[in-house]
Amino acid sequence: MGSVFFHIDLDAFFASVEMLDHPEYRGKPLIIGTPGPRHVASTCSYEARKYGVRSAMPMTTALKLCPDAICVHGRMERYAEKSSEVMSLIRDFAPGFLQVSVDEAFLDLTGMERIYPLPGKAARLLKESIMEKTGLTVSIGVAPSRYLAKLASDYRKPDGLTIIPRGKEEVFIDSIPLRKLWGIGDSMLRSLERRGIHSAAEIRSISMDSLVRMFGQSSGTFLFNASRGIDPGIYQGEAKSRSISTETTFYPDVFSIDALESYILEMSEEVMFRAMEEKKIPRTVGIKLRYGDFTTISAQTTPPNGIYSSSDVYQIARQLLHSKYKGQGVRLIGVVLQGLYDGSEPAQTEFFAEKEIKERTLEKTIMGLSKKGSRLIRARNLNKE
DNA sequence: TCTGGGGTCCTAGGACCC
DNA sequence: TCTGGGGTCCTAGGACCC
Repeated sequence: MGSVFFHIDLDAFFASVEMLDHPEYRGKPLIIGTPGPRHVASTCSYEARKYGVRSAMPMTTALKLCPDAICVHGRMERYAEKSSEVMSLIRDFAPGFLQVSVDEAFLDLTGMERIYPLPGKAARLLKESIMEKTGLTVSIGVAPSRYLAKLASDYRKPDGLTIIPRGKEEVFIDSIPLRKLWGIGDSMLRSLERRGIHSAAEIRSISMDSLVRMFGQSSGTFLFNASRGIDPGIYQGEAKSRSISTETTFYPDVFSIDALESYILEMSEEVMFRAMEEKKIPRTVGIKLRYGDFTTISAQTTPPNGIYSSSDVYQIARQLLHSKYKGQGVRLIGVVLQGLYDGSEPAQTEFFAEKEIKERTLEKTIMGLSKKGSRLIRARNLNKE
């Protein structure tokens, strides 16, 4: 017996939760997102999709396509709550549970023939249980690899069930457009087309050596495997936190370096607070700047003496800002913490360890108290704009 | 169409060490 | 003295995903 994987995908998740909580939205075009320039649609209901509205689409475009759409702000806490309800049902259904985002998870049913002799029947059972206990609809893909299961769950939506039997892997891959393959974005698609490659079958006709020569080691082997439905090994990671970031887009552009500094101060506190909540210490602080013409630059530094407080973060971020900023209008600014390591490890700077721990404990207390205050600072800054 | 916010991984060059 | 090779860390930018 070969392997059997499920990929479970919540349908139009944010929009579906809103419809659950607000029956008056049901059957109507609904967009999760703020109207106005420099905003995008986060999710939309299937009714809105009929008008061509899509995720990540600028709100101005979305509302041109569907002027009567209802727009609501995302309520992340509520979605997280609903997500964990669904995820715990999935986790209890079979072993090999792997959550990959707020609205997606894998199950590994390999070797479960005794309990679920027919994977399709098992998938239907899971769908029914999720609907009954949470009121939400999911689409499930069943396939011999995680990669194919993921593609299969997208094949028929909403409330879909697609099974790819062993031996039909390439038939399935060939039935969907290349752009739908996970890992192939606009850039890769153009690059393939430039070489006259328009289908997975054409990729398969090229040797591994040639693919690696054309696209490099990583992309070459990815294309070789993905075009055959072989898991290219995307979901191996145990999802440990490697970076923590925050960013914000302005409208209109901001020209004042003082204003940018006050944003960076607030953002430094926020990311460091989140790092401490996760008991992580960063090695590197970075900033991101996007100018009015959308050119984006980043800068980062890894200080030799370590980063132990939000004021450390702010000092570095501020220096990076001053070294890069040349007076252009800024559309976006962001602060990122990278190279996170476990705060309980003494790391290489044990010389400072005791002092650091005291500083961090103190800071955690202070920042816990000032979390609400921080929001007020943000509101004040917005009013200034 | 005029492009969010939060992430991960890859590449390529330079520094530095052995 | 005119010049190896491998490993690792750092920086900047880019592709991709939800």
